[in-house]
Amino acid sequence: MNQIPEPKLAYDGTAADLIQAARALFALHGYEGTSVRAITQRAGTNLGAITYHFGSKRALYEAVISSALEPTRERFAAAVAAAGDEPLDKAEALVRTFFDFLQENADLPPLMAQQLTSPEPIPAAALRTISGNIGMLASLIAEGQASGSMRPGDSRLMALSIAAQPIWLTLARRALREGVAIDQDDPNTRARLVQSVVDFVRAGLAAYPENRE
Amino acid sequence: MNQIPEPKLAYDGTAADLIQAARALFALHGYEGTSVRAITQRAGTNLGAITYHFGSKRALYEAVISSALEPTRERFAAAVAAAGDEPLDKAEALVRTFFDFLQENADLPPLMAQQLTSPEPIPAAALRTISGNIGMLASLIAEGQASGSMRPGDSRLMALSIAAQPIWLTLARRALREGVAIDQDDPNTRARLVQSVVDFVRAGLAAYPENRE
DNA sequence: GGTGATATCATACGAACGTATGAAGGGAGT
DNA sequence: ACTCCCTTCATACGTTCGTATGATATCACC
Repeated sequence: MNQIPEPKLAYDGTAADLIQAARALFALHGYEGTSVRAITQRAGTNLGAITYHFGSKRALYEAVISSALEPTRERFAAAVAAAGDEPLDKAEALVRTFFDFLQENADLPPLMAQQLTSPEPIPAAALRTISGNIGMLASLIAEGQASGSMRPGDSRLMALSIAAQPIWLTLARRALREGVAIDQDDPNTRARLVQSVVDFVRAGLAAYPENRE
Repeated sequence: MNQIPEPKLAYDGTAADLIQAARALFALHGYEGTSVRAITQRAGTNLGAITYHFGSKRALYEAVISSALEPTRERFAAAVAAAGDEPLDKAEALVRTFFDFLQENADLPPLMAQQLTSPEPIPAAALRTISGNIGMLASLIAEGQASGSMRPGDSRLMALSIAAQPIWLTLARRALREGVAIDQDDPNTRARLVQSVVDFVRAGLAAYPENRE
């Protein structure tokens, strides 16, 4: 019998060029602020290409959002697997990996923020990815609580406290540089910021203080 | 001698109506997604009103951003003053007040996120407000470190870890409801979320574990 | 009561928008 | 060689955009 067709998340040729160009422009100028003319021009193709390959500008947008979020899944899973057995170490690995991923995909925080901001429905594929990631972090915390290394509390809510930090601090990058003189473009500063978040998260999760006197 | 004129942050009459209408619409649909026709119609005035009172749509936007952020200053200061002497309690008061303020001004996180997302310069008045608030939280942490109740670490970076949580969790409100089934519109759920962040922040700051066994 | 400043109004203008349409390319299979 | 089918292209259409313009309204003040 027929399956409801999943929207594809991998593209090639002109469609991939469109996704890439659109992703950069949407992140910079938002959905309404980006014209199909700007996208097709940046993708080096014709004005009609979006209509042909995706049907409409909005369908292209949804493909951008879903495909941008999707790679986080395996990236996070790999990070957790590579870390040791101690849940606190896994959490730290997750935080560092999240920071790294957002560094490599600097357009992701703007895209997410815009999507969260707009009244348009969140694409189902994106919702599934978010939910999966939060769930992974939450079950990792539950594991730590079971083993006694993490303090009690609602593991899902604790996961949100953690996830908020890399996203928001990356999103606010420019404001932090201009307003608080914290420049994440400087690798040294950035390393200190990431370390500070890691320390905060470990302290926020741990059942007993680590390395404190 | 002449001062460089500060842009005014309080408005009345038609100008105030325009600010209010624009703020709601910008938060919902973004800058580009909001037309001057929609704003003037919602404000119950004429198409030409924005040009007359602010000169341009963008000037109105900057007035919206600056005036929306400004009230946080005294609100936070009052919250800290009302809390006890213990810095950890002041930090908790700040977190709760931030959540409350964002609840009352639900359009603020979208506005901030859109501004951070866009390549347009951040209005100087907004930058000053942000910087002042982070500075207040940071010096509160430094105070706690000096008195021994908070763990060591860069107080400014720790302040950012804290500030990120209310903002992002409020911004992601819809995604949390649809994707993780955490509905902040339910007062009970919301209280548990706020309490969880408070616990996380206290644990993240404290030099010694509080109420843990 | 007329005069000038301030504010509001209806309307016009050119530019940019998303999408539709149909013609032109370009290989694979016969 | 010819026919499909997929893709790319140039162009046109109707709409909406931000701003400019000039007329009208309101009201304090001499």
